Amino acid sequence: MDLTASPFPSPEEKRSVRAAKRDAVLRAAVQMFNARGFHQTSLDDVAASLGISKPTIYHYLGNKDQVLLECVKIGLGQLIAAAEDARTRPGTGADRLCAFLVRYAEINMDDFGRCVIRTGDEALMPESRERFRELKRRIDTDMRTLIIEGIADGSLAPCDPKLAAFTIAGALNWPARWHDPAGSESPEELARHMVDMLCRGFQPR
Amino acid sequence: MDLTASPFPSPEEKRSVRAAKRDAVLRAAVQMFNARGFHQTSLDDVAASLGISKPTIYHYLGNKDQVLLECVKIGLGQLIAAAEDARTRPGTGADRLCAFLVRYAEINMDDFGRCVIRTGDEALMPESRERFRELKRRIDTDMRTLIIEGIADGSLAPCDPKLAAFTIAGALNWPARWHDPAGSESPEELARHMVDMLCRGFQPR
DNA sequence: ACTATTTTGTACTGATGAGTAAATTGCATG
DNA sequence: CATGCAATTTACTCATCAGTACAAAATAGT
Repeated sequence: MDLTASPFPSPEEKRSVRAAKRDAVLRAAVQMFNARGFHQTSLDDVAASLGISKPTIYHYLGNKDQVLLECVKIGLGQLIAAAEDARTRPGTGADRLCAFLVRYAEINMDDFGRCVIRTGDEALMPESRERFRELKRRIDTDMRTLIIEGIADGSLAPCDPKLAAFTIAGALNWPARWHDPAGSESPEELARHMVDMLCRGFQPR
Repeated sequence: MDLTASPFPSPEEKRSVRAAKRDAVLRAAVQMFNARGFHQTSLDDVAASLGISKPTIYHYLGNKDQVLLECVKIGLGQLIAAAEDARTRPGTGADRLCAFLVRYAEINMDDFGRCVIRTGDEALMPESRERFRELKRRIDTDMRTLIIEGIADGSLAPCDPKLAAFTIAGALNWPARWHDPAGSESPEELARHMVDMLCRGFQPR
């Protein structure tokens, strides 16, 4: 706890304290979802891991579906930010795509990104599922756009952008399943290495 | 129904009838698991889809965990068979690897293969999970072996076999999530196309 | 101090669904 | 015919867990 803080919080601080608590709930939840799976995790478990009780979670988040939705929204938000960032970079289309992909892979090894990949949309309720799909579509569109630009400027080999996007995404999503965050391999290196492989291909040149 | 069959089945026939019923249960189950997710599918639902009752399922399979385990075992069996088949082929290491990969991708768009990918091991009970992991490890080993052989004979570019296997597997697993079996794209073509992309890479040559 | 609002906890409800007990039918065989 | 086994059903039990009602602190505003 921060002992330098005034015991008389301003409205501003209060809002941020509330937000911090909400975030703490989401972080605890996402870690448990990733470790044990959404359906194997009860909100009682999540609450217990924070030393609070279930209704407190319901005070900050409406229901379990929303807890999951917020988690994946954070992950997807990071991905969308990465796409925005890549879009405004200098260099060839291939350069921009690779920059995006490295970041994309890194995010997928992070708490919220992992949750995005590991969450099958069947887990969400219909409206949340629609929102989830919508955001994922957006990432996919962004990735395809970068591919198309790369092909256009000749920095990428011509190919079907849709299939290329699925192939690349699949390869870079998979670490969400196998990468051990506690392991020795750094996500950054891993991400770079994988993107490199995808660019070069497996045939000798 | 087959009206030419004798109404006095031999022990042989009886065994095969029993096996056929068991298979029908597994097929109905796997399709529902794939469509709605394991946890969203009750065995009552599966039974209803076959016009039978839940205890009948329990007559053929011990419990829900085993139903899922049998499903993934079938999918993994197909993959292992594909690896065996590829291993005994003529051609370079790259040829054998590609043959395996195409088949691998196809299987992942099929009922039982899709289930293998979509099933997080958290869904299974500890012992089944161990069995599941063991079989998946075997596929991984086989894939790595093919990669190593390809590098050895110069038909593949040198690379880290472990990372290559994860990258390739990720790319070819992903269709289990996005490919629509009812859609117009044929799994065979798709598989070939994806493997081709992975071999060539995205950089122009 | 007094009231309203926010935060948090205790103790419930209610639904869902895995798994089972026991009865039923059919067939096979001594 | 009696006995036993396989297949199948109806009608349960029982545990889990999402979600809620309501009370009790804490906090803020007046």
